[in-house]
Amino acid sequence: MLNLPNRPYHNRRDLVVHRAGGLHGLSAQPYPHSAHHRQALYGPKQLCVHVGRLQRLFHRGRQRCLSRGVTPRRPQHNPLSPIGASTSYGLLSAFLRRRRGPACCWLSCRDEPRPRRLRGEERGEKLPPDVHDKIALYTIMVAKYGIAAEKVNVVEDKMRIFFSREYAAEAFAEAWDELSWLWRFDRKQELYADHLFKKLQHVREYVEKHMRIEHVIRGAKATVYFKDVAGNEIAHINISWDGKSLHAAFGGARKKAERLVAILNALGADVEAREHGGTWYVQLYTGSITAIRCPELLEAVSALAGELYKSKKIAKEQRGRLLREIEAGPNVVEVAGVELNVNLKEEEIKSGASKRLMIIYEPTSPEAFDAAVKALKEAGFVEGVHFTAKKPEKEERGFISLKVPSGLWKLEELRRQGVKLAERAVSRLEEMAKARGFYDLVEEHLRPAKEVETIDPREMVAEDPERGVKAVIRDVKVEWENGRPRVEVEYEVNGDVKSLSFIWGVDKGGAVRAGVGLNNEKAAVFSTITCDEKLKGKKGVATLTAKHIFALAKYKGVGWQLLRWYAEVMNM
DNA sequence: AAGCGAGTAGCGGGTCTTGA
DNA sequence: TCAAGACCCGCTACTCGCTT
Repeated sequence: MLNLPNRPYHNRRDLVVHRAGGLHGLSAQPYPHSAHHRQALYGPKQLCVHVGRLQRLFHRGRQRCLSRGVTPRRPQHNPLSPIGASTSYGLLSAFLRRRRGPACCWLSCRDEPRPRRLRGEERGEKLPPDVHDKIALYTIMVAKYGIAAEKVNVVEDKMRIFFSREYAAEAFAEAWDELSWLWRFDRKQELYADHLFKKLQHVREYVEKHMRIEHVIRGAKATVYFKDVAGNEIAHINISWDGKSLHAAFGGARKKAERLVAILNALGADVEAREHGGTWYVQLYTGSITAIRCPELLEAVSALAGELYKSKKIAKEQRGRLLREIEAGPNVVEVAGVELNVNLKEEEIKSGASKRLMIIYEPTSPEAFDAAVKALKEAGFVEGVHFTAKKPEKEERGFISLKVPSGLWKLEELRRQGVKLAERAVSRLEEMAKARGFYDLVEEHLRPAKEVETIDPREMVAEDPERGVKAVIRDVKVEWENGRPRVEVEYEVNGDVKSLSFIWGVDKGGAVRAGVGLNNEKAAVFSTITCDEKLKGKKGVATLTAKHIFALAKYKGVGWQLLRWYAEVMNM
């Protein structure tokens, strides 16, 4: 049981939590004070916690404890911690029922773990789903660390959690290191191992399960309704064919438009409500519609496509393209929070057609550009090696493009290291490529990285029966000389252990190459480890090029080093 | 404001040659 | 025996205009 001092209101400190779009804002970075800077750091829809203020608060709390000779101690049992799923649902339902506005909900911290709402229950207006799960998250968060939240206040899109000042300072002073470490770690690994995050997931599921999505087709228009469990309409949107593409639109009161936006965004869209002549509009085009990976909605779209075809509004190919688009989903790969578009470029060249990948993001504002570059760099990508970027300036447009293939290799390398974001990005890319029919291309670019360090070269046998050579590979190693890799191959012939080595370099044209002197024996060894039959039986100097690097990269112990070096020097 | 696809300069991979 | 220059031409990175 927790005894809270009954403090007057002016002693409380509020923690301002801005409307959230993710968990990213909760790192220990200083809180940017200008709204402009804040947007640049977190993006317009991301979560932003008043961290600087929080830190000062903790610091003061810690100082105060120390000056009093009190060691801050871990809070003892708190009836709200760990908060149960039912409690968060209870909280949610209290919030769901409460009116938007300055009315507030009180959380009981004394006698019972259940929240008790004091006001605003019966007014019947609902919060957008993307707001109440964040409230639940923060309630859970403060409860987990034993800090009693006295009041939660939601006004428009700003949420505030009120704490008892001293109590919060003391408790957070102790928990801060762990908390910030945890968040930084989670952000890197995307491991939401902490039960806090699991609960958030539960809350999301709860929201998803309790929203019904239905559609009605009227002529060449489909209306999608979002309903609650009781069947009351929460929001709707009309989808129509504007002659060229699908167009989903809603126009009406601001609150309705905002609620629709909240629902669509919770379903994975990225839309905003805009005002035009007093009416608020929500508009989406084909790409954004199919980006919402919600089966009921996509079903409505494909039903509409069928209807349009029947009434001869669209041709057969158009319907096919539309259905494929629905099937394939968005062409966006998220790498370290940066959404990159993947496009296929086909072109005619002398020797036939060529297909290639373009993975590019074109931010318009310099701030969005900086934030994206920073995120990529933090994830381990090197500018100039794995991605190229140009900052947008005045008239000039900027871009960030993931290099093919070196950027993809880096992604694969991170994936092998078990970095979750890379794992997801690679599988998303493959999934998308399969759905859009260019998997062969993606596979081709990823193959060198996927094959890296998969083969143990030891005990491989190099044979050239024509010239009577038989050698057994003992080891393949890489040594560095002035930043250049020297590959050493140890092999055994008739019981003698011999070795040969060659150094890789870059010529003026920018190509990688290595020269190696051969005799029958060495040629056999080389043609085996590089899988290049042409080298067999060759005498004199053989020039090794990029394809030989890829062959060598398959061997354990040398692969990543060689591939990394190759990617670096290839992109000077 | 961002996405998409087409156009294009020039970089870099491959190969042959030359130099030490 | 190893390293590096020369040169060709396909392909990539970047640009641009139009679309969403």
